[in-house]
Order: sequence, then C-alpha cells, then structure tokens
Amino acid sequence: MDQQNFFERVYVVARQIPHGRVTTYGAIARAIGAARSARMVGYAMNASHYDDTVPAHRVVNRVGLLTGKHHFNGTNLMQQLLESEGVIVIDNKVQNFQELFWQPPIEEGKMQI
DNA sequence: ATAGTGACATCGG
DNA sequence: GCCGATGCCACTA
Repeated sequence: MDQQNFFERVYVVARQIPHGRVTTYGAIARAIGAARSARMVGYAMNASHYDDTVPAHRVVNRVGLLTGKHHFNGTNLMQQLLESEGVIVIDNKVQNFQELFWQPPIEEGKMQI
C-alpha cells in the first residue's frame, strides 16, 4: 500500500489525531512500529508541509513543548492553530498536556505488546 | 557505499 | 530536579 514509505505511515497516523488533541513524536513512532525512530517522525513532519492534510501542529515532543513551531511560518502560527482548537498553549508549551494527549492506535502486528 | 543531519527519547551525573 | 551526553533510525548529499 501507500504506507510502504516511512513518511506516509507517519502522515496516516498524524491524520488520525482528533481535533483539539495532541500527541508526541514518540507515540506516533510506536504507532507505526518504529519506536526508536521518533526523530524521523519529526523529520517526516517537515516534509508534511507539502501535504496540508497532516496536522503537524498537533504533534509535540514528550513534554508538550512546541519544538517544531520554528518550522512553521516563522512565528507563533503553531500556537495559534492549537489555541484555535481549544488547546491552551503558554510559552510554547501545551497546558494539560497529559489530558490532551491522544495515543494513536498501535499496530499490534508491528510491535510486541 | 559513506558521512552528516535531525520538529525526539532516554540514561547518567 | 536539572543539565549534558548518547542512541536511534531513516533521509539527503
């Protein structure tokens, strides 16, 4: 299928993020069965700029910090988008991150649970 | 084929 | 509890 590429797999999962929720790079990495490729998830997100169907602004690091905001239109666009969805963001950090955190469906076949 | 890089995560001091 | 260093894997040059 299309998800033969690592990037596309990341996009598929990222698109599953519910509106007003956030997730982490590591969570996505695990969801696609590449728990140790969290860095690549962010890398894939960078390429997602060509695909506006990927809500990269809903993906943050494990502490809820908007590390990738610098890659957006250069300003607080990422924060604005999150706040627009009801996510409180203060100082580039997601508030209630633990509550808003959404765990993507783990592909059980890819990873041992 | 090798080397360098990166929007993370984890361990150690 | 905070800061520094290391590991990790896929992509690009």
